[in-house]
Amino acid sequence: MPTPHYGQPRYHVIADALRERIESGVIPPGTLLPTESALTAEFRAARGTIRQAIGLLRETGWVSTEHGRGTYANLGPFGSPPSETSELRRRRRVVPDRELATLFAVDEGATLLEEQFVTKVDGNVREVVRRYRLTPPAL
Amino acid sequence: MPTPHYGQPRYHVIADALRERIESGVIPPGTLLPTESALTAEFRAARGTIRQAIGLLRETGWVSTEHGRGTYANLGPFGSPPSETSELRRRRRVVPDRELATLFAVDEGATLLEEQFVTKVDGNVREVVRRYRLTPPAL
DNA sequence: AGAAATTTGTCCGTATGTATC
DNA sequence: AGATACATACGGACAAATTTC
Repeated sequence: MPTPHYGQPRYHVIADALRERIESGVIPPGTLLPTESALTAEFRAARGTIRQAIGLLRETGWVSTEHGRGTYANLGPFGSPPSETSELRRRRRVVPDRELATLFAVDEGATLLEEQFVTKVDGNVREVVRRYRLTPPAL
Repeated sequence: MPTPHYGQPRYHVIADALRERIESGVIPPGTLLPTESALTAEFRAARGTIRQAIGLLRETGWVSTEHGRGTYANLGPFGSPPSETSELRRRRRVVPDRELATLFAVDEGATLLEEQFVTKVDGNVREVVRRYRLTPPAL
């Protein structure tokens, strides 16, 4: 099989499928997810891909894995055992407001690179950080 | 080559080496890191391992990666570096835009605390960071 | 404008190390 | 000790975004 990833990446799709099973109760909280090899067989995906999907669920608090034991389903994002802080990211090109245009000494028609970091605690947004930089030369 | 990882994992070691270069100025903020293939050659590591190391730096805010372009060195984890590179700051209350209002789950009439950090290098603005929070912990 | 080269993103298959049961 | 499962690492391939010519 080649490597088609037209829409979402494979591991995104797999993560979504697993998340849905947890949400719907097919995989009850506190129970083990299928093993990596089982998921590998079911989704016809490589181990690394399965592990990326599980890693995604772990970062978002849906599961917790224990070394040498397995991966457990949690109650939900930041539901039961896990997480204090999470961090999401987004990047895009934006038109600077007057202040930014002045600081960077560019026209207001120019574009800046904006990165946004969202820090959550127990599922609540604690702070949002927006970083602005000049778009690297040549554009 | 086998896969020894006795002490620290290789991607930890590589990440540390790269972070050291950023901190010491060998790789100045805003400039590109060597390409993945260059790092592959230098560290004699597989590309996946290099990408793991870079991913570590990205999670901790040391670098930012752009598809098809490269990986840029940042100043450090967010606004952290109280470095000699001058840094101004300003504090004020602002009305959240729609996105911020949604993230913080507040009305658009509410006010958020905005802190602005301006980092200059050689007198030129390198980056502007704006942090938004609900309640100031210690104003 | 368009094609080629460069660079990061994703995926595959495999092998070995390490921790737990 | 053996079985199971996660962690790390290798190498190769194709896809997508960007830059360069």
